[in-house]
Formats: sequence, structure tokens, C-alpha cells
Amino acid sequence: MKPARIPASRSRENYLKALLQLRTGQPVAVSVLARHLRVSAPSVTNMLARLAEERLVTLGARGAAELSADGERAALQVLRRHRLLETFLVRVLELDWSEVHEDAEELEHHVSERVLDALDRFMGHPTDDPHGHPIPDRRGRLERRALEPLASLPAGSRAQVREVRGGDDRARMARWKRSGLVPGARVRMLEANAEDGVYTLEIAGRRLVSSRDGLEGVLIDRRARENS
Amino acid sequence: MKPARIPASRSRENYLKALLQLRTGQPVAVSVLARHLRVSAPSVTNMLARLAEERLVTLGARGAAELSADGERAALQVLRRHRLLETFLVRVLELDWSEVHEDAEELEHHVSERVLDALDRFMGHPTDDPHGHPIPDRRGRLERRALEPLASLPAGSRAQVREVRGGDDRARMARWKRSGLVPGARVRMLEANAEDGVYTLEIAGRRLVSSRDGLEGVLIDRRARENS
DNA sequence: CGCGCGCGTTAGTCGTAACTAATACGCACC
DNA sequence: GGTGCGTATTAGTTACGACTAACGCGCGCG
Repeated sequence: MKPARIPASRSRENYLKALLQLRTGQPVAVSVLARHLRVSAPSVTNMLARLAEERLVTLGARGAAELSADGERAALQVLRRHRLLETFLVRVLELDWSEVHEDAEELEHHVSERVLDALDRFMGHPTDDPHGHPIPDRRGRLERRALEPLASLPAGSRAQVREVRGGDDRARMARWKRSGLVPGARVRMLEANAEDGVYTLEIAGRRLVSSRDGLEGVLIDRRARENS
Repeated sequence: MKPARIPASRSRENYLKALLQLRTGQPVAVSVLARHLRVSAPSVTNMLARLAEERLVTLGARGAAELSADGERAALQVLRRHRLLETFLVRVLELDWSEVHEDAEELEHHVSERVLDALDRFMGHPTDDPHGHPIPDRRGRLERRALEPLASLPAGSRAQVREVRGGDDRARMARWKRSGLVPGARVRMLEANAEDGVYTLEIAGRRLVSSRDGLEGVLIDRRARENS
């Protein structure tokens, strides 16, 4: 009696999602995954072996892993669930933008297709989550965008914040929210000092000084569009 | 490093909920729990021992278990989560009344207090779930009602359906829904034959013939109220 | 050239929660 | 008062997914 099914447990789904998020074109190293998922290296080796056996990932040199086509499909479904849930929690339940991540992180593994579709329908098929990330469609297709890091904006230029990455860091999110650094916000770079990594911005009439690290993950669109 | 915390896992919560639902004043027997939860008897003995150690249940003769005060509190919280979720799925997401149970069953173990409160707020603090069951309040207090089984309604009498038990049986729910046997429906008993257990009812102008078993779990209020 | 460091893997354990097989207990009936 | 049936328990196993400790390998550096 060998099951041969795809158990698709919580843990599995987290590994797949991590592989999607950490993807850079190169296979993801064991240590990188371990840090990201906050588990030990042996746990990663172990789980990757199982995922490889199920053909959800392919293993490269020194244990590094990459999603297979099947794995990517599965990962995108998890991402869809996560982002739809975050959107629901913020738009419908009016929970705080910066605090919603962990709830979505938990629920994403337990929402059925039926409930997910109903949520999607109820919200009118949103295309972006509260952090500005595109939501994969039902078939797992993800809109690709050409966005630039905020720190790359030259002094004197204006742009619009589109995505805000790193939703797992609550404090960071809260800080950004306080300073108005939210998707849709219009910003102007007053001073950009690449050498010492200090940036001065104007957001909604207010001025913000931040280090490069402090802006890491804020992505902008320089063709400031009129919609939104 | 002994945790000593209350792990409150999925399985635990299901045992507690079962003990609440199967409560009759007598302690619940191992075999009854096993059947209800669809696990083996040894699994039950085992889990009950752990719950007893955590003072969530007290064990009686022959392994029979009863909720302690703490256990009851915990169980009522699970019940609250379940019923609020069912209400949400039906009232907001417009999923089918008769099909919502398993989704709620899954989600009830993973919704945080924060999300639950937000759902409650969003729906305006509902007091009844879609099957007519009262929803425990935040402090775990459950409205007690004096309802009678539909089969006890004498021929010629009218009443209003208030609760419909056994939400885990989808087919049964669907059948009831088809015949109009839903909370709030007004019914009249046309013929009640207690000996052979055959009952003839009128519901919303239509006539329904059913066995006693087929009506088991439908609870009525004979003081047909005007509200609703 | 060897030493150590970083990274990965192997081996062995733990906790949770299920299972089966075998055993023990209690009561009702002969 | 013994026998048997139903119920509960004990013992041992399994699966999952984490952990630590210990080993192994490649590479840069002295």
C-alpha cells in the first residue's frame, strides 16, 4: 500500500513557496533555504530529497534546488492563496496592512479551492495584494512587471511606489506605513547618496531620510501613471 | 526545557469539540468518541490520557471522559470559531448552506483571534449560524434553548424549525434543504405515526413524508414566533 | 602541502498522533 | 461460578518533520 499521492502538507508548501521567492535563476542553496525557513540544514536536505522524489524540485550541485514545472505550478498556487488572503484580510476585514502576513501565512495552507474562489469572486477578482504584489490567476499565471528599487531613483526624480516587499517583517512594514511608503504613494528623491547609502525622500509632502537598507524592497514605477 | 504550554493542536481541538457535542451528562465512552472521530479506540485512550494530564478532561470509570471547566472553555472557543466560520462562508461568501461544514472544520483550527474578531465584527456579531445553532460569545457563553425534536410535534400542530443538527452529513443537509427543512421554516405536522415512525409534514405548501430517522436532528420551536 | 572553514550530508532522536495485534477486564448469561 | 463478548488498555510500529552531533568534502591560505 504505497500512497504515491502528493501530500501537499503545510511544510511542503512552505518549501515550495520559499523556492519561488528565493529564485534568482540559480538553484537555491541549502543554507539559504534553511535561513529563510528558519530550520536546520539537515531538515532542508531531507525535505528537498522528498520533494525531488516527487518531482517537484530538481537538485543541482551541492544540494542546491530549483523548482520543476510541477513544483512551480504548486508554488504559484500557494502564492495565490497567500496574496488573495492578505487582500481579503485588509480590504474586507480591514485588518492592518502591516500585520496581516502571519495570518495569511497560516491560512494559506488550509483554504480549500472552493473557499478561495468564493473569496476571489467576493472581492471582484483583485489583481494586486495590499503590498502591491500581483496575484497569480487561477491557472497560476503571474503578471511580470519591470520595477526598479526606490534607491535607484536619481535625485530630483519622481515616481510611484508599486510594490513593497518583505511582508514578513512587521516592524519594517509598520515603519513604512508610518512614513507613507505604501503602494500607490508618490515619492520624490531629494538627495541620493549612493556612497554612504543615505537617501532623502519626499512622500506626501513629508520628508524621509533613510539608509539604503531601510528602503530595500520598495519598488517603484518611474512612469508615474495617472490611474490610481 | 519542558514546555508545559497548551499545544492546542488540531487533533486536541477535535477531541474537545467532540466531547462537547457528545455530552449527555454522563461521561463519554471511549468507543463513542472513537466512532465519532473515526479513529481507533487505542488512539482515543491515548489522547484522553494526555488531555487528562493537561486537566482539560477528567476520566471516569472505564476510560470515559468528561470536559473539565478548562476543557469546556477551550471547546466552546472551538465551537465559536466553527460556527462563526460557517456563518461567514454562507452569509458573506454565499457558499452552500449544506456544503460548508468541512471547510469550517478545517479552518476552525487555524484562524487567529484577531481574524475571528474581525469576521465577527464584519458580520455584525451574528448570534446564530446557518444551521440555526447559537454562536458562543467571545467569553464562551452559549445561549441555552428549549427546543423539541420535530418528530415530537403532534399531528395538526404548527411550529417553526429552529436548528438543524448533524451538519457533517452533507447528503442529509442537502435533502433537508431540498424539502425546505431549513432554520426559520414553518411546518405543520399532518400525520405523526410514532409506532412505525412515519411522519407527514407540510412545509411551505409542500408535503413531505419522512421516517423518524430522516427527521432526527431537526429541532423546532412550537411558540411560532413572528420575528424571522 | 596540509589545515581549517564553510557547507552539506549521514545517523540517530524526539514529539505528535495515528495504526494493529495482543492482552486484560467486567458483566450478563447459562 | 465459569464462559464469552464487548470494551478498554498495553505494546509496538509507522509517518512526518523537526532537531543535534558527528562526519566528509572542497577550497583558499599560509
